[in-house]
Amino acid sequence: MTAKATPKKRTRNLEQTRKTILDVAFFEVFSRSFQGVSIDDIVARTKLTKGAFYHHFPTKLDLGYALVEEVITPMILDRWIFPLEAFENPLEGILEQLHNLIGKAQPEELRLGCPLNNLVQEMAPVDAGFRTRLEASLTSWIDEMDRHLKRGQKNGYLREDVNTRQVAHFVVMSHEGFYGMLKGLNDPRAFAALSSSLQMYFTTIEAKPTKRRTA
Amino acid sequence: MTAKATPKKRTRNLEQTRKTILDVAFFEVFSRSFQGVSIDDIVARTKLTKGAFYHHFPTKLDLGYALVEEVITPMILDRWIFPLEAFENPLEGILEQLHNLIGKAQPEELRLGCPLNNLVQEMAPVDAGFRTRLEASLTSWIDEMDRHLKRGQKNGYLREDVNTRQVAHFVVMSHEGFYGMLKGLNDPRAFAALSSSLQMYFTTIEAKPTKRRTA
DNA sequence: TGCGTTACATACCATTTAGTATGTAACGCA
DNA sequence: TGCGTTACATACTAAATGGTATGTAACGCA
Repeated sequence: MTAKATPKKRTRNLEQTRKTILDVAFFEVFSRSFQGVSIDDIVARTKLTKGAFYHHFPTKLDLGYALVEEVITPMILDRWIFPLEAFENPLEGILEQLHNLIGKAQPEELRLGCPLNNLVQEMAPVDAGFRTRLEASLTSWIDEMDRHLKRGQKNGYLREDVNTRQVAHFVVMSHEGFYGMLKGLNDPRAFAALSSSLQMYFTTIEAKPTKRRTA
Repeated sequence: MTAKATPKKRTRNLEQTRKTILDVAFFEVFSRSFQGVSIDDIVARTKLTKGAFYHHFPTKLDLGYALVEEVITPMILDRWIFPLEAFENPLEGILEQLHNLIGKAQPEELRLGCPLNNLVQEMAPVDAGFRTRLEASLTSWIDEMDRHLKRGQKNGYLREDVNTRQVAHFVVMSHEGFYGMLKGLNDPRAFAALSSSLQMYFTTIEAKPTKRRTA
């Protein structure tokens, strides 16, 4: 019953509230686009009010920027990059993650597309602030994948003459293309097209005919 | 000076006006998104008025539908499919069109993305009417490309065991992924990544090591 | 424990926007 | 050449939306 045991029981909590707004905003923006969701929508779902919102974010655009930097970019790296560290052969890791994050996903999850790609399509041409932040996000995704590919190249999994940055660029491009297509084309064969095609492509850049898809 | 010589000099012309609206709307929507452009914007650029607009289109959504069906889909087929008919080897034709329509294009043209892809990303999750029409557009793009691939397969340019529909799906996916990436990532190396990667991929599905990229 | 600060609540505003009601003049046909 | 039809113009509305002005009570520190 003492207050000291529950320091989180405060009725006002700056960090927590900000996080709540970002979380709700992420899902709303993810499913209904940035311009398609209103501040009123967000505050309604947070059980907060407009006053709270504008205490945390000076404008709606600033909320969008925070979404890119604090929610989406970490999520991308968390889902697509960090897991690669467990693989000796990054090409194997990429295909494995493809199956984990797309192949095994429910159609409903996929139909909303990729949070990063969605914002790129919608906001990059419209607002310079978004553009720079989205570009940074995409760049770090590609750069980090390139890092892993270079590691694989050094360890003999990729041919020496392969431009790893180009490969990383193409792989990310394929991912985004896939997610983008899913939003318009409800075709369950899409994943097979992506997966098998990327697998074929990888055979042209790997150092030797290793057997892949272990387990 | 006779009126009979110039039957187009009418001050009212149903078809012409409709075409004008569609043309202006296409460019506005292409550069500023569907939800981002208002009816007032469009009528201002057409030198027409709201009355004219609503005489032609019952709602804004109907304008969007017409854009997909009457402007964008024909444009896609015109740019990416019809030119393939001049090629014995469709794989060669696809790479050639890639160079013609992307490689030689000005960066400003590309930065706006692909009109079809833009609408897919923005409107497919939001409106069912858009969804069905955009899906039909994507499907016909893939189907038509598949048709050419099958022709190439029959003529000995693709391996017999290749799933041509899957290839078509992947190629379109790469196109859209490329256009999508361009909107967020102002990287001139993007085209090289797409072009060379697709070229590598094609070597894994072609029937025999033919020399490609003639002239 | 009182008091200044701040994390939020409430009420309101200006603008934008899709859509409508209604008017008018250009057109084609008798 | 008169007249009904229609291709468009003008003027307006209701709702949604980003943002603001201002109030209040929870918090932490003296």
